[in-house]
Amino acid sequence: MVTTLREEIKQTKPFASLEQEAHLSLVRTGALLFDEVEKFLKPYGITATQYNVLRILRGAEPNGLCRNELRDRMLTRMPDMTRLLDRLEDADLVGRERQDHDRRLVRSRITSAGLKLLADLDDVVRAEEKRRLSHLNDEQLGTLIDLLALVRSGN
Amino acid sequence: MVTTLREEIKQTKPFASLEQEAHLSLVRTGALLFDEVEKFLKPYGITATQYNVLRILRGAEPNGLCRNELRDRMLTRMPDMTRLLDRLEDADLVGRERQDHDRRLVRSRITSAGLKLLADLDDVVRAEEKRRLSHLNDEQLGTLIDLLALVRSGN
DNA sequence: TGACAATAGGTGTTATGACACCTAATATTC
DNA sequence: GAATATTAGGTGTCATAACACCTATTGTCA
Repeated sequence: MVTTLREEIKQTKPFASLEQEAHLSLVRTGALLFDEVEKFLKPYGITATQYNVLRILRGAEPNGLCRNELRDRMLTRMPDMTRLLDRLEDADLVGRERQDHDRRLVRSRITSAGLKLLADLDDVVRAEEKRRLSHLNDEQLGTLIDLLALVRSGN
Repeated sequence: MVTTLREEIKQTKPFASLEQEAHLSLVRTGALLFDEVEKFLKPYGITATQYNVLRILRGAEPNGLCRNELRDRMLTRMPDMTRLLDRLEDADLVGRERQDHDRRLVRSRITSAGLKLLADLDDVVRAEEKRRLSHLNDEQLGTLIDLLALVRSGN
């Protein structure tokens, strides 16, 4: 059953504007999906943010990326990339190596253990993503994707 | 200019499925808007989550709400409502009072200082919400709202 | 080439989020 | 009505996020 946001958050008054309703709906829906991913990944010992980093680094193989490049590709804002990478390094999922040609740069690369973890997760994550949105048809998904891009395009 | 998610996060490979693209777009867009609200509210000394609590409590006047009712109405998940309310109480924006008829319950109510803060924020927040989504017309906003409700309806 | 700005990364510290567990009050059941 | 379960709220503790600041390296330009 499709319920309105007002019902979900038991709000008694109508929204002030369509823009407000869209805004709050977006924040709620995004957070809901993010939480579900967190919950799904918990048994595997990584957070959704860490998973995001690992996927980016897998895509950047075999060169890896330095901290700021990585930060710019993150799905969500992550101001403290250094310690996020520290934790992934502690877990042996990421390796870091200072560059010779510019000694300010530290390149991060996913390790073989990191690749193995992602490989183990690939099928289940993909299935979960499809399952979670399986009640939308392709046209609806396409429309949603386009509208979200339009929302983000506004500065 | 409307850019695709792939361009934004500099992803080289195509998405595995429409569902994946929609999923990631949703998480990114929601987080982006949430961050913008945080940034907007910072000069006023409250976080987006605290602002959400205050608005809920204003809507619940003059009775207030107990912790769990409040938690159920939050836009985003908040497991540690107790200490969130502690902070709002320290800032004198919320008051708490144990109930006599059921001494397990503690009713939280927004204070006059809290109401004043919200009153100061109402116009600017509403304007900001409208401005942020002003590049979507009413039909697009309506479609977006409906699609987001549909997304959330899937368990 | 020396001064200064810019860039990359890291650290100290505080605030907040997350999770497990605890206590008090009330409801339920026999 | 005593034992037990349930509910509401709080606390201890740790992990993470946020923010300001620091250091090292490189680039720029008079």
